[in-house]
Amino acid sequence: MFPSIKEEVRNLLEKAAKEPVSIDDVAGSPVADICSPISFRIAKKKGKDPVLIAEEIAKRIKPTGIIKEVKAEKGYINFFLDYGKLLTPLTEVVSRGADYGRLKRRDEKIVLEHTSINPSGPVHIGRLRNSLIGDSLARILRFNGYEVETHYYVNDVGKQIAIIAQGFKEGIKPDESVVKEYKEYKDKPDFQVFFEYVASNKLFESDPGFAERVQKNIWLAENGDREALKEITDVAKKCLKGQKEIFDKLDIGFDFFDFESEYIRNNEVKSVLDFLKKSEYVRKTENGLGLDLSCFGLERRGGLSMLARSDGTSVYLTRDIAYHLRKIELGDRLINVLGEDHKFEFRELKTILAEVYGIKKPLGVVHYSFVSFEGLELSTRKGQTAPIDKLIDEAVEKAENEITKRDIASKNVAPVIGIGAIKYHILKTSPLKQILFDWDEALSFEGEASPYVQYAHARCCSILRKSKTAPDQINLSDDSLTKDEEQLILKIAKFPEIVESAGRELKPNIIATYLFELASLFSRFYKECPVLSEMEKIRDRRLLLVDSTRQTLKNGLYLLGIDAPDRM
RNA sequence: GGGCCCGUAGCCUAGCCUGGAUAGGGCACCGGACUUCUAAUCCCAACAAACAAAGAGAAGAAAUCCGGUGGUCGCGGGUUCAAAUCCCGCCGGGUCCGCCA
Repeated sequence: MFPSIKEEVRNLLEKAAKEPVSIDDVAGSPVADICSPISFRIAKKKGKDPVLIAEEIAKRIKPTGIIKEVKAEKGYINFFLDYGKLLTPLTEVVSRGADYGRLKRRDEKIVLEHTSINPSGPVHIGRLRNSLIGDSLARILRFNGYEVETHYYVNDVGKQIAIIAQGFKEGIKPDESVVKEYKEYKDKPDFQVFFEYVASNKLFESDPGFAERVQKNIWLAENGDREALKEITDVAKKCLKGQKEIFDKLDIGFDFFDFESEYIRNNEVKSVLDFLKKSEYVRKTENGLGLDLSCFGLERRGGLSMLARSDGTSVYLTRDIAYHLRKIELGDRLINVLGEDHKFEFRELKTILAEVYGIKKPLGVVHYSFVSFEGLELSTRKGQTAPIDKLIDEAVEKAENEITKRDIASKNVAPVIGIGAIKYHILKTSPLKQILFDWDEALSFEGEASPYVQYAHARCCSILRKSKTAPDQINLSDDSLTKDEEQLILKIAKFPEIVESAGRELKPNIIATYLFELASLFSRFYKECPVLSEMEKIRDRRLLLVDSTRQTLKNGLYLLGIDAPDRM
């Protein structure tokens, strides 16, 4: 295992400075391998010159182990590494294989909810960001040693679904123009539900009689009419079936699908209402029942966070409380992936659970900003959507074209490349940043994109394929290590730290950025450092470097949910 | 109107939580890199042929590499030895403040 370079430096510093030094006082540097600005802080405390303090500290540190040299420069303490000592740990990158970068098991179980798309139509590109972040986080957190369980909440009793169910029941014809626009997907169940939704919703808005029948059905469903409930939830199940096809294609899996209707069937929604009715925050108005959370800084326009309509049927928030009470029993920590439009509701939910229920378990959230489209206003209700189905089809087709043009890879890697490009494009941006979705950019295979990273991996594989040396006969030598080799070694050694910080900050883009940098360093190495034509000692060392790069790239891509083909 | 998020070259983005050396990448643009092939031109030569060199085009190595151009870190103030980073005020974009989910 690689020694934690930062930790080693921290120890040396602490001993020499006779002051507590945190791991964050150790950083990268433009002029050295590692540096620390710790002398500035000490200088301030003691009223001395930082330059002198740095020199004093540097003088007191005797380089040992992986540290080759320590120098004070302009008040910084600079460390230089003995890269030869980092070669042996590289063999463990290869021997740990798919586990390189995986951290020690922690005794904590995380219940991660993500995606949870309304079952009223196909998955559109905006929502894709939720699934990709969620799936990647599940992988990253598992790699961080947590036990992770992923949950998909299916909102199968909402008003939207009730509208669609009523539409099907009354035989409302789907909207012709919408069907025509998405005709290549007309046999997918999620699209069929979507077509029906557009038509029924029109009716819902224009025909009060229809709207009344919908609301009556919701009431019946919620008050024990199993048949009415089934009619509604069946529509949701149908839609979910189509959505699942897409998640299979994307290799995004869920441990559990939780149906909102369950909480009505088993009366948990009722118990939530009964419990909250007794709380000191409850208020009743002519509109229904709600909580007054203004003392927590949460005030809606009407003043209350509504729990039930005037006819007694529950609203989303109430069912969400029931759902979260259940999830809290399943793990030690909850994390939800939610769009930034849900920030307010999430705060309400969190406040109610913490303040009214007195729940202590951490309830975390990852918010992400919207993906918008130039000149395109999306509205499922009006029949305008940007289904991922289309995006995937186009990406795969583009990958096929590139393959044909270059004639160097087999066509069956096209889905891996096309889907990888989409995933990487969305994951490389930090979650809170808005994305203006640009079709060309998303499908770009050059520069900071997954095909570049995948290609570096394929190049590693290609060199290893041509090599005849068995990995266990490797002869290591640190003779004439080049700068390119050194940088590559250092980057590979940092992978576990990267995994840790991506897990701590819940940011997959940290992995994405790292992978591009690693691939970029490898590409330079590939150009500058011939491997197979070298003398035995250097060749073996470089083979090891290639093999550990390959493994690190593969593991990193895995954390983003992207496959690494051996050839392309 | 109030809350939260975002603002970094023409475009996209990392860094911000935890202040530290010259703000790190990508796209686009300009230039450079090895090999092979192609045909016309210029120079040298009395002429011809051969060879060499320079330039042009195409293909491959190469889904590559190197260099360059491009920055008021939205604006203004403050804190600090030091601010993209922290604090305050403004501007622009997003989002929320529904008996919708």
